[in-house]
Amino acid sequence: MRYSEDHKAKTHQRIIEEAARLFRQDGVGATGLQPLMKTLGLTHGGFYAHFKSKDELVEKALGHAVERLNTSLAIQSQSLPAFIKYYLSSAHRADPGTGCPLTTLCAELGQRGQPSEITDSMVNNRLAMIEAALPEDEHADEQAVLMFSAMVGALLLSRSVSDPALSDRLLKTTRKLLIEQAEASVEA
Amino acid sequence: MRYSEDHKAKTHQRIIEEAARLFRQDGVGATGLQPLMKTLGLTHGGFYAHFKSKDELVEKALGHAVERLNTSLAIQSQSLPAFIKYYLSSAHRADPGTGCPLTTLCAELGQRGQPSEITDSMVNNRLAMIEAALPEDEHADEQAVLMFSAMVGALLLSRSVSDPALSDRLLKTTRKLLIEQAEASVEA
DNA sequence: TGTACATCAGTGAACGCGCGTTCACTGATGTAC
DNA sequence: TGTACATCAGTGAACGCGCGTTCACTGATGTAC
Repeated sequence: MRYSEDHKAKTHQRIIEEAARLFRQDGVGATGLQPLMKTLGLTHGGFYAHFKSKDELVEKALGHAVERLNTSLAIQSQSLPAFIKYYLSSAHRADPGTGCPLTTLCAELGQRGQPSEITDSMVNNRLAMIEAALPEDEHADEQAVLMFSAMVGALLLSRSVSDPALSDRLLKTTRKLLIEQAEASVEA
Repeated sequence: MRYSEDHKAKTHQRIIEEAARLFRQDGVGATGLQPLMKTLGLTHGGFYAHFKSKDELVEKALGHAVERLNTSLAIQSQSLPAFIKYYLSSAHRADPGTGCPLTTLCAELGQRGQPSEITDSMVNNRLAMIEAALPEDEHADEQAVLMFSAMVGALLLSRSVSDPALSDRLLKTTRKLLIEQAEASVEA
């Protein structure tokens, strides 16, 4: 069968997007290439016409997730409170597959010995973004670290806990306190 | 070979302890039972004389880790600043195998569909511990959530990042700000 | 004291399975003549 | 217009491997007589 000119590129992209979702949702180790290709209506053999290895796909999928997140965050989070609200929303908690890869993949990538500079750049990006949204202050950079750490920790814990009340408490309390801090900083 | 009376119980305990270390260090999925038994000088076949399944070991190992941590934290962390100092120390960062299981296993256990009430009780324990150390205040419970979230997030990120300077920045800044907060609360 | 047997923690081969990866192949289409 | 060939995204069987799990067995010791 002959395909349209950009057919292969489209398939390539579809693989990356589905992988970015499944890796975040189920973990890298628990996502098999065979099931992944099957959900796209393809057979697993074709995978290696697109990528050298699973590790290459991990890198590409992570990069894609970060890129997508950067643009969508830039659009929807002009203000720091808006970013906090989004990051610590129940929607974000409910949908790891399209959310922040740090909460879902950090630990596993470290354990896999696949640390990837993407993690670093993502952390640096978020910190810079938060710091820029805070009023100029000699401690804005420190404040940003604390805020982002709290966001990552609260989201991770709220996803891992089995009691919904505890999960809500973690998410909502952190959100409330961080938004208060963000607004207080602006006023000051 | 005949063994001493408590020999089997000792072996049982050795398996749990080694598992608790490896699960936290490498992840549950990446820790095979065969290699695990081999490090103890045993063969893998004997495993099922001790545990019904790998899942049972996961549960037991997690329970053991929590218990050990509870007692050691109770001893060494009479004060909140001491707890923060320990949790966000470079020693804790460098040794996931004996540290807090939340940062290493949370995400994976959730993805495995093995949420385990141990996670809940551990989170509740830490929150209660921090809250108790804060001065009585109508917002102490909220403050505890924010503090613990920040600790978990900062430790996770500092372990996952590849740039040592960034890792230090995450760890030390969070530590510094949280200790300041803890001390400010006491003074107030 | 010496022999036969019971105990049971641990052994190691074997099971089916899904993994990542390889590779000879297919077959619909475009191009050449 | 009709035939032969080239292209190449995707196919699917096969590979070796390590996984969790099962099970008939071992062999050193304690007990019974």
